[in-house]
Amino acid sequence: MKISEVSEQSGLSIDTLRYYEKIGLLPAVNRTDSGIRNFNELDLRRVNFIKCMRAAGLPIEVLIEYYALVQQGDDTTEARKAILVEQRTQLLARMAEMQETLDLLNHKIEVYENAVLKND
Amino acid sequence: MKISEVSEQSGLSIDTLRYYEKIGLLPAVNRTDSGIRNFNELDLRRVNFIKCMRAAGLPIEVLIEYYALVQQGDDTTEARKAILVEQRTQLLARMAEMQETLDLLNHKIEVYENAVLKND
DNA sequence: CCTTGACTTAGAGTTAACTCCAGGTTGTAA
DNA sequence: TTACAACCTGGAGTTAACTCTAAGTCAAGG
Repeated sequence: MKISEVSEQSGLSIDTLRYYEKIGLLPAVNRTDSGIRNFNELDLRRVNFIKCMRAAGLPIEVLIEYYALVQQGDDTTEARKAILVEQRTQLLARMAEMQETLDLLNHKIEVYENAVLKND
Repeated sequence: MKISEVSEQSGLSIDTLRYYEKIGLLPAVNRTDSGIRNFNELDLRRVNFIKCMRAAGLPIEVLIEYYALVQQGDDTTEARKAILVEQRTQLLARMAEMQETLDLLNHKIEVYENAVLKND
């Protein structure tokens, strides 16, 4: 699978995919004889997982750390799980903050709808 | 109210408060004769509103635009409301993405808990 | 008065995460 | 076989949002 296809499928730009490989977030992707990237099924799944995590605000650094442990294999499962649990905690905190903002926004909009308030 | 107190109360750094004033997100705050900032109740409310919006990811640029309309006063209410509605839409979209990520994270963690999977 | 800590400014530096560029190679359709 | 689009690399540039620095002024306690 060519990089353009992966880009289209994942919604990440081609530059971003190359960037992710360069910094080690993606493993060195297989190449054709002439040096063109050839993503496999596993690469694709990883790209999509990363896409999802990044969309929720998980830092690249954390994902690199996570995949370093995956790479290491032999019983890093506890450490990996710890990372995921920690990130879930932070994600929940962000979601709670956003819910508060949403409530406030809803309230403000309602006020505008009722045209009660002119300035604020 | 001194900048240090506003900082403490709001959780924004002193530098950030000065930065917000510099770029026009906060209006020119009143000063003592010797030039020291003296935040009033309205400033404080605005700081807290901004803090809340920023925490949910609303761009500074949008908030500046919003307050420019507030400043303008005379029937910019429709435009203001439109901004808030648009930002609410985007916020809901982000929250939905985060919910997806949360689900995936929960699933992964569960897998680790059941120690079914060793690598992924 | 003197020190010390909080305040001021303009402007430079930082960080994360891309995004773009120049200059070169490859694959494919006419 | 010649265009021409898509690929490649290393490295520079961009963006948002701070964060820090230097050099100076101000306020309050001893």
